[in-house]
Amino acid sequence: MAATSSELFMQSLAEDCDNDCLLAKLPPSALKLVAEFFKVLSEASRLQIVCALRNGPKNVTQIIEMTGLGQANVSKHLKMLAQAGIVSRDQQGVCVFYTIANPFVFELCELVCNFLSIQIQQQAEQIKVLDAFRQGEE
Amino acid sequence: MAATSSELFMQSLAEDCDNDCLLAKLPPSALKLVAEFFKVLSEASRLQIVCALRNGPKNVTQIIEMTGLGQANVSKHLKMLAQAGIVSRDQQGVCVFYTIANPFVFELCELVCNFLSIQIQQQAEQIKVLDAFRQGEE
DNA sequence: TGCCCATACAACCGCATAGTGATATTGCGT
DNA sequence: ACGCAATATCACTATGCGGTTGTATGGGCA
Repeated sequence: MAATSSELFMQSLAEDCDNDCLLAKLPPSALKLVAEFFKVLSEASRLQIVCALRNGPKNVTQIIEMTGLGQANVSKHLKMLAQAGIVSRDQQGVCVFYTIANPFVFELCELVCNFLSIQIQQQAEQIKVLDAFRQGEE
Repeated sequence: MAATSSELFMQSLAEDCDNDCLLAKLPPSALKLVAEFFKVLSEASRLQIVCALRNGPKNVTQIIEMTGLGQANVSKHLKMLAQAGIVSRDQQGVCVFYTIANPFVFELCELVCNFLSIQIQQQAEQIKVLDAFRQGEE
């Protein structure tokens, strides 16, 4: 088994961020690692899969059905998610079950969702103000 | 000013996620929006820029110096960050200052950093066990 | 007004990767 | 042992996007 690039990044992170990486001062080589992690979550298909696993483990076939994605595609995405440590693999006979390895992923998504929700509200208000302005014009 | 794709996504999110999107049940069309947001943070260069803004507003020239990135490149990244609502633009004469619009970005990064740090520790332990096993072999 | 500096934008190249179809692998039942 | 079903992998295409170079825009200053 070859060392994944992710593993190499791990090492580089460990070097200049000795055991206490709270991003207090961002260690430069850690950025690549953090970016790589975000990249895994930056695809709607993969979020769909994460979503599908929200209510417990599912095997690949189930995930395919739930998401409507192609089989090869799902397989690749699951590999990425597993490598990132977001899901864990559990082979049971001919079926392979995947599980959310750490619910903190949902924390992340929730934070983002809250942020976006606030943005939408602000934008809606701005549109209101703009419309009012336009009506005053005519 | 044309409506950005981000703005369109906002609307679609607002539709099926009425004002209370805590990701309790993930609304399908919101996934695209969330993914798009993560994508903005999924590039080391952009994280570098976010980093550079950690200690207060900076103008573009300063950011270029701090990050060592090309001017056009920084400009593009700043545009993306601004569109995502991560930074805000403030033109002062000939200079344009950018600021972190919401410190929650750092919360996000910190969560990820903690997660990765735990992963590294676990991996280090596994490597130890593996080495011990190898020595026992020879 | 005309120049200079800071910033944004357009055009381009190269690479990474999402999606797909075909094929390989592997475990189970007969 | 054979065949089938589940999953992984490979080869390929197309799209997206990061980086760079060159150019445009626009504010300040002489």
